[in-house]
Amino acid sequence: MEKIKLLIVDDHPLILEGLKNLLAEEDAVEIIHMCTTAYEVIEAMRTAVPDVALLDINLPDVNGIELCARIRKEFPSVKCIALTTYSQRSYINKMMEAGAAGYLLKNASKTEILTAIQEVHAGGMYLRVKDDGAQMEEENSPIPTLTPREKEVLALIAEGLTNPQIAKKLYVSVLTVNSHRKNLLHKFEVSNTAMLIRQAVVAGLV
Amino acid sequence: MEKIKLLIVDDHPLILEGLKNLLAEEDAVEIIHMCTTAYEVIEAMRTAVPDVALLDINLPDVNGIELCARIRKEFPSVKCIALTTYSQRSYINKMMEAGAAGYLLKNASKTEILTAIQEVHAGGMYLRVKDDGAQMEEENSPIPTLTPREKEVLALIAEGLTNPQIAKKLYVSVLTVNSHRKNLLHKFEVSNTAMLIRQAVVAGLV
DNA sequence: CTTCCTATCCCCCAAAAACAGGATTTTAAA
DNA sequence: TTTAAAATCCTGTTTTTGGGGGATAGGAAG
Repeated sequence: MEKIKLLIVDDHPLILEGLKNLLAEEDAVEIIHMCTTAYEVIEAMRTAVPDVALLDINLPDVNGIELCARIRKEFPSVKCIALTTYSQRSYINKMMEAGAAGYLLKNASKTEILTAIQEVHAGGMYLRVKDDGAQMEEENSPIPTLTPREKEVLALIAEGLTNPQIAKKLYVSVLTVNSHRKNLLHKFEVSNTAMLIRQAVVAGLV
Repeated sequence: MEKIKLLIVDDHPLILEGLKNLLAEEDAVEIIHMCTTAYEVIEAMRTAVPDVALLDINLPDVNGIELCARIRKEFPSVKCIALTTYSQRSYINKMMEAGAAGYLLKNASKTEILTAIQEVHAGGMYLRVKDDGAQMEEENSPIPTLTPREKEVLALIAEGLTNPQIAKKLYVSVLTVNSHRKNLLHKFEVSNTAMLIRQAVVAGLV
Protein backbone atom coordinates (compact mmCIF):
# COMPACT_ATOMS: atom_id res chain seq x y z
CA MET A 1 0.00 0.00 0.00
CA GLU A 2 1.19 3.43 -0.92
CA LYS A 3 2.03 5.91 1.74
CA ILE A 4 -0.24 8.89 1.98
CA LYS A 5 1.69 11.91 0.74
CA LEU A 6 1.33 14.86 3.10
CA LEU A 7 1.87 18.56 2.87
CA ILE A 8 1.85 20.52 6.10
CA VAL A 9 1.81 24.26 6.46
CA ASP A 10 2.10 26.35 9.57
CA ASP A 11 3.79 29.62 10.28
CA HIS A 12 5.40 28.28 13.43
CA PRO A 13 8.41 26.12 12.62
CA LEU A 14 8.09 24.40 15.97
CA ILE A 15 4.63 23.17 15.16
CA LEU A 16 5.95 21.84 11.89
CA GLU A 17 8.69 20.14 13.85
CA GLY A 18 6.18 18.70 16.27
CA LEU A 19 4.07 17.32 13.47
CA LYS A 20 7.06 15.93 11.70
CA ASN A 21 8.19 14.06 14.79
CA LEU A 22 4.66 12.96 15.46
CA LEU A 23 4.19 11.53 12.01
CA ALA A 24 7.73 10.47 11.14
CA GLU A 25 7.52 7.05 12.73
CA GLU A 26 4.22 6.30 11.09
CA ASP A 27 4.64 4.34 7.91
CA ALA A 28 1.15 5.05 6.70
CA VAL A 29 2.05 8.61 5.85
CA GLU A 30 4.93 10.48 4.33
CA ILE A 31 5.54 14.20 4.56
CA ILE A 32 6.59 15.49 1.17
CA HIS A 33 6.32 19.22 1.83
CA MET A 34 6.63 21.46 4.88
CA CYS A 35 5.73 25.08 4.30
CA THR A 36 5.36 28.20 6.35
CA THR A 37 3.48 30.38 3.89
CA ALA A 38 0.62 29.98 1.46
CA TYR A 39 2.91 31.01 -1.35
CA GLU A 40 5.27 28.14 -0.58
CA VAL A 41 2.34 25.76 -0.58
CA ILE A 42 1.29 26.61 -4.10
CA GLU A 43 4.88 26.48 -5.30
CA ALA A 44 5.43 23.12 -3.66
CA MET A 45 2.28 21.67 -5.15
CA ARG A 46 3.42 22.58 -8.63
CA THR A 47 6.38 20.26 -8.21
CA ALA A 48 4.69 17.39 -6.40
CA VAL A 49 1.02 17.09 -5.58
CA PRO A 50 0.27 15.66 -2.13
CA ASP A 51 -2.71 13.55 -1.19
CA VAL A 52 -3.60 15.46 1.92
CA ALA A 53 -2.74 18.97 3.13
CA LEU A 54 -2.77 20.00 6.77
CA LEU A 55 -3.50 23.70 6.86
CA ASP A 56 -3.08 26.24 9.59
CA ILE A 57 -5.50 29.12 9.41
CA ASN A 58 -3.11 31.82 10.55
CA LEU A 59 -0.60 32.28 7.80
CA PRO A 60 1.51 35.33 7.11
CA ASP A 61 0.34 35.96 3.57
CA VAL A 62 -3.06 34.47 2.84
CA ASN A 63 -5.33 32.98 5.47
CA GLY A 64 -5.91 29.27 5.49
CA ILE A 65 -9.49 29.54 4.36
CA GLU A 66 -8.60 31.24 1.13
CA LEU A 67 -5.65 28.95 0.69
CA CYS A 68 -7.93 25.97 1.02
CA ALA A 69 -10.30 27.35 -1.58
CA ARG A 70 -7.40 27.91 -3.92
CA ILE A 71 -6.01 24.45 -3.45
CA ARG A 72 -9.41 22.93 -4.11
CA LYS A 73 -9.60 24.92 -7.30
CA GLU A 74 -6.12 24.33 -8.67
CA PHE A 75 -5.50 20.87 -7.25
CA PRO A 76 -8.89 19.23 -6.77
CA SER A 77 -7.35 15.90 -5.87
CA VAL A 78 -5.81 17.29 -2.70
CA LYS A 79 -7.83 16.79 0.46
CA CYS A 80 -7.50 19.63 2.93
CA ILE A 81 -7.60 19.34 6.69
CA ALA A 82 -7.65 22.44 8.83
CA LEU A 83 -5.34 22.18 11.80
CA THR A 84 -5.81 25.18 13.99
CA THR A 85 -6.45 26.54 17.44
CA TYR A 86 -9.82 28.01 16.61
CA SER A 87 -12.82 26.07 17.75
CA GLN A 88 -15.34 28.68 16.69
CA ARG A 89 -18.22 27.47 14.66
CA SER A 90 -17.75 30.26 12.17
CA TYR A 91 -14.23 29.16 11.33
CA ILE A 92 -15.36 25.61 10.86
CA ASN A 93 -18.16 26.69 8.60
CA LYS A 94 -15.91 28.90 6.54
CA MET A 95 -13.34 26.19 6.22
CA MET A 96 -15.86 23.58 5.18
CA GLU A 97 -17.37 26.02 2.76
CA ALA A 98 -13.91 26.45 1.29
CA GLY A 99 -13.81 22.76 0.57
CA ALA A 100 -11.94 21.32 3.53
CA ALA A 101 -12.49 17.64 4.23
CA GLY A 102 -11.41 17.78 7.84
CA TYR A 103 -10.99 20.05 10.78
CA LEU A 104 -8.78 19.41 13.77
CA LEU A 105 -7.71 21.41 16.76
CA LYS A 106 -4.03 21.69 17.51
CA ASN A 107 -4.51 19.91 20.76
CA ALA A 108 -5.61 16.83 18.86
CA SER A 109 -3.82 13.61 19.70
CA LYS A 110 -1.49 11.80 17.36
CA THR A 111 -3.97 9.03 16.71
CA GLU A 112 -6.66 11.53 16.02
CA ILE A 113 -4.53 13.31 13.45
CA LEU A 114 -3.65 10.03 11.82
CA THR A 115 -7.24 8.87 11.75
CA ALA A 116 -8.30 12.12 10.18
CA ILE A 117 -5.65 11.89 7.50
CA GLN A 118 -6.59 8.33 6.62
CA GLU A 119 -10.32 8.83 6.62
CA VAL A 120 -10.03 11.95 4.56
CA HIS A 121 -7.69 10.29 2.13
CA ALA A 122 -10.21 7.47 1.76
CA GLY A 123 -12.71 10.03 0.60
CA GLY A 124 -14.40 10.67 3.91
CA MET A 125 -14.64 13.68 6.09
CA TYR A 126 -13.33 14.10 9.59
CA LEU A 127 -14.27 16.79 12.01
CA ARG A 128 -13.76 16.65 15.68
CA VAL A 129 -13.65 19.71 17.86
CA LYS A 130 -13.78 18.78 21.46
CA ASP A 131 -14.43 21.63 23.76
CA ASP A 132 -11.66 21.79 26.32
CA GLY A 133 -13.40 24.64 28.05
CA ALA A 134 -10.28 26.72 27.78
CA GLN A 135 -10.96 29.15 24.98
CA MET A 136 -14.70 29.52 24.85
CA GLU A 137 -14.47 33.28 25.30
CA GLU A 138 -14.74 34.01 21.62
CA GLU A 139 -17.69 31.83 20.79
CA ASN A 140 -19.50 34.55 18.90
CA SER A 141 -17.43 35.64 15.91
CA PRO A 142 -19.57 36.04 12.81
CA ILE A 143 -16.60 36.48 10.44
CA PRO A 144 -18.49 38.24 7.71
CA THR A 145 -17.70 37.79 4.05
CA LEU A 146 -15.93 40.86 2.80
CA THR A 147 -15.64 42.10 -0.73
CA PRO A 148 -12.12 42.71 -2.05
CA ARG A 149 -12.62 46.42 -1.79
CA GLU A 150 -13.78 46.14 1.76
CA LYS A 151 -10.75 44.09 2.70
CA GLU A 152 -8.58 46.73 1.16
CA VAL A 153 -10.25 49.51 3.07
CA LEU A 154 -10.17 47.48 6.26
CA ALA A 155 -6.45 46.93 5.92
CA LEU A 156 -5.84 50.62 5.45
CA ILE A 157 -8.00 51.49 8.43
CA ALA A 158 -5.99 49.03 10.47
CA GLU A 159 -2.83 50.73 9.34
CA GLY A 160 -4.15 53.91 10.85
CA LEU A 161 -5.17 55.82 7.76
CA THR A 162 -8.16 58.13 8.02
CA ASN A 163 -10.95 58.25 5.47
CA PRO A 164 -9.43 61.18 3.57
CA GLN A 165 -6.08 59.44 3.45
CA ILE A 166 -7.62 56.21 2.25
CA ALA A 167 -9.63 58.07 -0.37
CA LYS A 168 -6.47 59.66 -1.67
CA LYS A 169 -4.64 56.36 -1.78
CA LEU A 170 -7.42 54.51 -3.58
CA TYR A 171 -8.24 57.40 -5.90
CA VAL A 172 -11.86 57.49 -4.82
CA SER A 173 -14.05 59.90 -2.94
CA VAL A 174 -14.06 60.20 0.83
CA LEU A 175 -17.74 59.40 0.62
CA THR A 176 -17.00 56.08 -0.98
CA VAL A 177 -14.49 55.18 1.67
CA ASN A 178 -17.02 56.16 4.26
CA SER A 179 -19.58 53.88 2.68
CA HIS A 180 -17.19 50.96 2.79
CA ARG A 181 -16.40 51.78 6.34
CA LYS A 182 -20.06 51.84 7.27
CA ASN A 183 -20.60 48.54 5.52
CA LEU A 184 -17.68 47.05 7.41
CA LEU A 185 -19.18 48.19 10.69
CA HIS A 186 -22.47 46.64 9.71
CA LYS A 187 -20.97 43.37 8.55
CA PHE A 188 -18.96 42.99 11.73
CA GLU A 189 -21.95 44.13 13.75
CA VAL A 190 -19.94 46.67 15.66
CA SER A 191 -20.33 50.38 16.20
CA ASN A 192 -16.87 51.82 16.13
CA THR A 193 -13.35 51.45 14.83
CA ALA A 194 -11.95 49.97 18.02
CA MET A 195 -14.27 46.98 17.90
CA LEU A 196 -13.81 46.65 14.16
CA ILE A 197 -10.05 46.43 14.34
CA ARG A 198 -10.04 44.09 17.28
CA GLN A 199 -12.38 41.71 15.49
CA ALA A 200 -10.37 41.97 12.32
CA VAL A 201 -7.13 41.22 14.13
CA VAL A 202 -8.43 38.20 15.99
CA ALA A 203 -9.98 36.97 12.75
CA GLY A 204 -6.58 37.27 11.13
CA LEU A 205 -7.81 39.65 8.45
CA VAL A 206 -5.14 42.24 8.99
CA MET B 1 26.25 14.64 36.32
CA GLU B 2 22.70 15.60 37.13
CA LYS B 3 20.24 16.18 34.37
CA ILE B 4 19.00 19.71 34.02
CA LYS B 5 15.38 19.79 35.15
CA LEU B 6 13.21 21.64 32.69
CA LEU B 7 9.80 23.27 32.76
CA ILE B 8 8.27 24.26 29.46
CA VAL B 9 5.21 26.35 28.96
CA ASP B 10 3.37 27.19 25.78
CA ASP B 11 -0.27 27.58 24.97
CA HIS B 12 0.05 25.41 21.88
CA PRO B 13 0.16 21.74 22.79
CA LEU B 14 1.84 20.96 19.52
CA ILE B 15 4.77 23.19 20.31
CA LEU B 16 5.07 21.43 23.63
CA GLU B 17 5.02 18.17 21.75
CA GLY B 18 7.67 19.42 19.36
CA LEU B 19 9.92 20.49 22.19
CA LYS B 20 9.38 17.25 24.03
CA ASN B 21 10.39 15.22 21.01
CA LEU B 22 13.27 17.53 20.39
CA LEU B 23 14.64 17.22 23.89
CA ALA B 24 13.54 13.72 24.82
CA GLU B 25 16.54 11.95 23.37
CA GLU B 26 18.97 14.31 25.03
CA ASP B 27 20.29 12.96 28.29
CA ALA B 28 21.57 16.30 29.44
CA VAL B 29 18.10 17.53 30.16
CA GLU B 30 14.90 16.20 31.63
CA ILE B 31 11.46 17.73 31.27
CA ILE B 32 9.69 17.65 34.61
CA HIS B 33 6.76 19.94 33.79
CA MET B 34 4.81 20.82 30.66
CA CYS B 35 2.28 23.60 31.10
CA THR B 36 -0.07 25.58 28.92
CA THR B 37 -0.92 28.41 31.28
CA ALA B 38 0.93 30.63 33.72
CA TYR B 39 -1.26 29.36 36.50
CA GLU B 40 -0.16 25.80 35.86
CA VAL B 41 3.44 26.92 35.93
CA ILE B 42 3.21 28.36 39.41
CA GLU B 43 1.30 25.32 40.64
CA ALA B 44 3.84 22.96 39.12
CA MET B 45 6.75 24.82 40.64
CA ARG B 46 5.26 24.48 44.10
CA THR B 47 5.58 20.71 43.79
CA ALA B 48 8.95 20.50 42.06
CA VAL B 49 11.25 23.36 41.26
CA PRO B 50 12.95 23.11 37.87
CA ASP B 51 16.39 24.42 36.99
CA VAL B 52 15.37 26.14 33.80
CA ALA B 53 12.02 27.32 32.47
CA LEU B 54 11.28 27.83 28.78
CA LEU B 55 8.60 30.47 28.56
CA ASP B 56 6.33 31.45 25.72
CA ILE B 57 5.24 35.07 25.76
CA ASN B 58 1.71 34.53 24.53
CA LEU B 59 -0.15 32.77 27.28
CA PRO B 60 -3.88 32.72 27.87
CA ASP B 61 -3.87 34.12 31.38
CA VAL B 62 -0.75 36.15 32.15
CA ASN B 63 1.81 37.15 29.55
CA GLY B 64 5.23 35.58 29.67
CA ILE B 65 6.95 38.74 30.76
CA GLU B 66 4.93 39.04 33.92
CA LEU B 67 5.21 35.31 34.48
CA CYS B 68 8.97 35.57 34.24
CA ALA B 69 9.04 38.37 36.79
CA ARG B 70 6.90 36.33 39.12
CA ILE B 71 9.05 33.24 38.79
CA ARG B 72 12.18 35.25 39.49
CA LYS B 73 10.53 36.58 42.62
CA GLU B 74 9.05 33.39 44.02
CA PHE B 75 11.63 30.93 42.74
CA PRO B 76 14.88 32.85 42.32
CA SER B 77 16.84 29.71 41.55
CA VAL B 78 14.92 29.10 38.34
CA LYS B 79 16.54 30.44 35.18
CA CYS B 80 14.08 31.67 32.61
CA ILE B 81 14.49 31.48 28.86
CA ALA B 82 11.98 33.17 26.59
CA LEU B 83 11.01 31.04 23.64
CA THR B 84 8.84 33.01 21.33
CA THR B 85 8.17 34.17 17.81
CA TYR B 86 8.78 37.82 18.57
CA SER B 87 12.09 39.19 17.48
CA GLN B 88 11.29 42.76 18.42
CA ARG B 89 13.83 44.55 20.48
CA SER B 90 11.17 45.77 22.85
CA TYR B 91 10.10 42.26 23.77
CA ILE B 92 13.67 41.27 24.39
CA ASN B 93 14.24 44.28 26.57
CA LYS B 94 11.07 43.65 28.55
CA MET B 95 11.91 40.03 29.00
CA MET B 96 15.44 40.74 30.14
CA GLU B 97 14.15 43.40 32.44
CA ALA B 98 11.85 40.80 33.92
CA GLY B 99 14.87 38.71 34.79
CA ALA B 100 15.13 36.28 31.91
CA ALA B 101 18.52 34.69 31.35
CA GLY B 102 17.92 33.76 27.78
CA TYR B 103 15.88 34.58 24.72
CA LEU B 104 15.29 32.30 21.76
CA LEU B 105 13.12 32.43 18.70
CA LYS B 106 10.87 29.50 17.98
CA ASN B 107 12.72 28.81 14.79
CA ALA B 108 15.84 28.12 16.81
CA SER B 109 17.56 24.82 16.10
CA LYS B 110 17.71 21.95 18.53
CA THR B 111 21.37 22.49 19.28
CA GLU B 112 20.75 26.14 19.86
CA ILE B 113 18.01 25.42 22.35
CA LEU B 114 20.23 22.91 24.12
CA THR B 115 23.17 25.27 24.23
CA ALA B 116 20.99 28.00 25.64
CA ILE B 117 19.66 25.73 28.36
CA GLN B 118 23.11 24.57 29.37
CA GLU B 119 24.74 27.97 29.33
CA VAL B 120 21.92 29.51 31.27
CA HIS B 121 21.95 26.69 33.79
CA ALA B 122 25.66 27.25 34.24
CA GLY B 123 24.88 30.76 35.30
CA GLY B 124 25.39 32.43 31.96
CA MET B 125 23.07 34.24 29.64
CA TYR B 126 22.10 33.29 26.15
CA LEU B 127 20.45 35.50 23.61
CA ARG B 128 20.40 34.88 19.94
CA VAL B 129 17.87 36.40 17.62
CA LYS B 130 18.87 35.85 14.09
CA ASP B 131 16.95 37.79 11.56
CA ASP B 132 15.48 35.41 9.03
CA GLY B 133 14.07 38.31 7.09
CA ALA B 134 10.64 36.79 7.28
CA GLN B 135 8.92 38.77 9.96
CA MET B 136 10.75 42.06 9.96
CA GLU B 137 7.53 43.96 9.29
CA GLU B 138 6.96 44.59 12.96
CA GLU B 139 10.42 45.76 13.83
CA ASN B 140 9.21 48.89 15.55
CA SER B 141 6.94 48.07 18.45
CA PRO B 142 7.77 50.18 21.47
CA ILE B 143 5.44 48.32 23.88
CA PRO B 144 5.05 51.20 26.25
CA THR B 145 4.66 50.78 29.97
CA LEU B 146 1.08 51.45 30.89
CA THR B 147 -0.33 52.47 34.22
CA PRO B 148 -3.10 50.28 35.65
CA ARG B 149 -5.66 52.90 34.84
CA GLU B 150 -4.45 53.13 31.29
CA LYS B 151 -4.67 49.39 30.84
CA GLU B 152 -8.20 49.55 32.12
CA VAL B 153 -9.19 52.29 29.73
CA LEU B 154 -7.43 50.56 26.86
CA ALA B 155 -9.36 47.37 27.50
CA LEU B 156 -12.64 49.24 27.49
CA ILE B 157 -11.75 51.05 24.29
CA ALA B 158 -10.96 47.71 22.73
CA GLU B 159 -14.33 46.43 23.82
CA GLY B 160 -15.87 49.21 21.82
CA LEU B 161 -16.94 51.60 24.54
CA THR B 162 -16.86 55.31 23.78
CA ASN B 163 -15.40 57.90 26.11
CA PRO B 164 -18.77 58.75 27.68
CA GLN B 165 -19.50 55.07 28.25
CA ILE B 166 -16.10 54.46 29.78
CA ALA B 167 -16.48 57.52 31.97
CA LYS B 168 -19.77 56.21 33.26
CA LYS B 169 -18.36 52.78 33.92
CA LEU B 170 -15.30 54.06 35.77
CA TYR B 171 -17.20 56.80 37.61
CA VAL B 172 -14.92 59.51 36.32
CA SER B 173 -15.31 62.44 33.98
CA VAL B 174 -15.28 62.10 30.22
CA LEU B 175 -12.38 64.50 30.28
CA THR B 176 -10.37 62.12 32.39
CA VAL B 177 -11.05 59.27 30.05
CA ASN B 178 -10.06 61.46 27.18
CA SER B 179 -6.79 62.28 28.89
CA HIS B 180 -6.00 58.62 29.39
CA ARG B 181 -6.90 57.99 25.81
CA LYS B 182 -4.61 60.74 24.60
CA ASN B 183 -1.81 59.46 26.80
CA LEU B 184 -2.31 56.00 25.33
CA LEU B 185 -2.01 57.40 21.84
CA HIS B 186 1.19 59.15 22.84
CA LYS B 187 2.69 56.13 24.54
CA PHE B 188 1.98 53.91 21.57
CA GLU B 189 3.11 56.65 19.22
CA VAL B 190 0.01 56.36 17.10
CA SER B 191 -2.57 58.86 16.01
CA ASN B 192 -5.87 57.07 16.09
CA THR B 193 -7.86 54.30 17.66
CA ALA B 194 -7.38 51.87 14.81
CA MET B 195 -3.61 51.85 15.18
CA LEU B 196 -3.91 51.80 18.94
CA ILE B 197 -6.09 48.72 19.03
CA ARG B 198 -4.07 46.88 16.46
CA GLN B 199 -0.88 47.46 18.40
CA ALA B 200 -2.56 46.51 21.63
CA VAL B 201 -3.87 43.28 20.16
CA VAL B 202 -0.59 42.18 18.65
CA ALA B 203 1.11 43.08 21.93
CA GLY B 204 -1.34 40.83 23.71
CA LEU B 205 -2.65 43.61 25.92
CA VAL B 206 -6.29 43.05 25.19
C1' DC C 1 11.28 67.76 51.60
C1' DT C 2 11.27 67.97 47.20
C1' DT C 3 10.62 65.77 42.86
C1' DC C 4 8.21 62.42 39.89
C1' DC C 5 4.25 59.82 38.74
C1' DT C 6 -0.58 59.00 38.62
C1' DA C 7 -5.09 60.21 38.33
C1' DT C 8 -8.15 63.52 38.06
C1' DC C 9 -10.28 67.52 35.90
C1' DC C 10 -10.55 71.72 32.67
C1' DC C 11 -10.24 74.87 28.23
C1' DC C 12 -10.62 75.57 23.02
C1' DC C 13 -11.15 73.82 18.56
C1' DA C 14 -10.72 71.15 14.30
C1' DA C 15 -11.17 66.84 12.29
C1' DA C 16 -13.00 62.58 11.88
C1' DA C 17 -16.30 59.14 12.43
C1' DA C 18 -21.03 57.44 12.94
C1' DC C 19 -26.14 57.54 11.84
C1' DA C 20 -29.74 57.63 8.32
C1' DG C 21 -31.18 57.62 4.44
C1' DG C 22 -30.75 57.41 -1.15
C1' DA C 23 -28.84 57.12 -6.04
C1' DT C 24 -25.92 55.59 -9.95
C1' DT C 25 -22.91 52.73 -12.59
C1' DT C 26 -20.08 48.90 -13.30
C1' DT C 27 -19.29 43.96 -12.86
C1' DA C 28 -20.26 39.32 -12.27
C1' DA C 29 -23.16 35.51 -12.06
C1' DA C 30 -27.47 32.79 -12.88
C1' DT D 1 -29.98 38.60 -20.59
C1' DT D 2 -31.94 39.53 -16.61
C1' DT D 3 -30.56 39.88 -11.94
C1' DA D 4 -27.83 40.54 -8.14
C1' DA D 5 -23.93 42.27 -6.06
C1' DA D 6 -20.35 45.50 -5.72
C1' DA D 7 -18.48 49.97 -6.03
C1' DT D 8 -19.20 54.47 -6.51
C1' DC D 9 -21.07 59.11 -5.04
C1' DC D 10 -24.55 62.10 -2.71
C1' DT D 11 -27.17 65.08 1.42
C1' DG D 12 -27.79 65.78 5.76
C1' DT D 13 -26.96 65.78 11.22
C1' DT D 14 -24.86 64.29 15.56
C1' DT D 15 -21.39 62.30 18.19
C1' DT D 16 -16.76 61.11 18.98
C1' DT D 17 -11.90 61.77 18.47
C1' DG D 18 -7.65 63.98 18.45
C1' DG D 19 -4.26 67.95 19.32
C1' DG D 20 -2.67 71.73 22.00
C1' DG D 21 -2.42 73.40 26.10
C1' DG D 22 -2.92 73.35 31.50
C1' DA D 23 -4.20 72.68 36.80
C1' DT D 24 -4.62 70.08 41.07
C1' DA D 25 -4.26 66.62 44.70
C1' DG D 26 -2.24 62.37 46.49
C1' DG D 27 1.37 59.15 46.89
C1' DA D 28 5.84 57.08 46.29
C1' DA D 29 10.64 57.49 46.05
C1' DG D 30 14.70 59.83 46.13
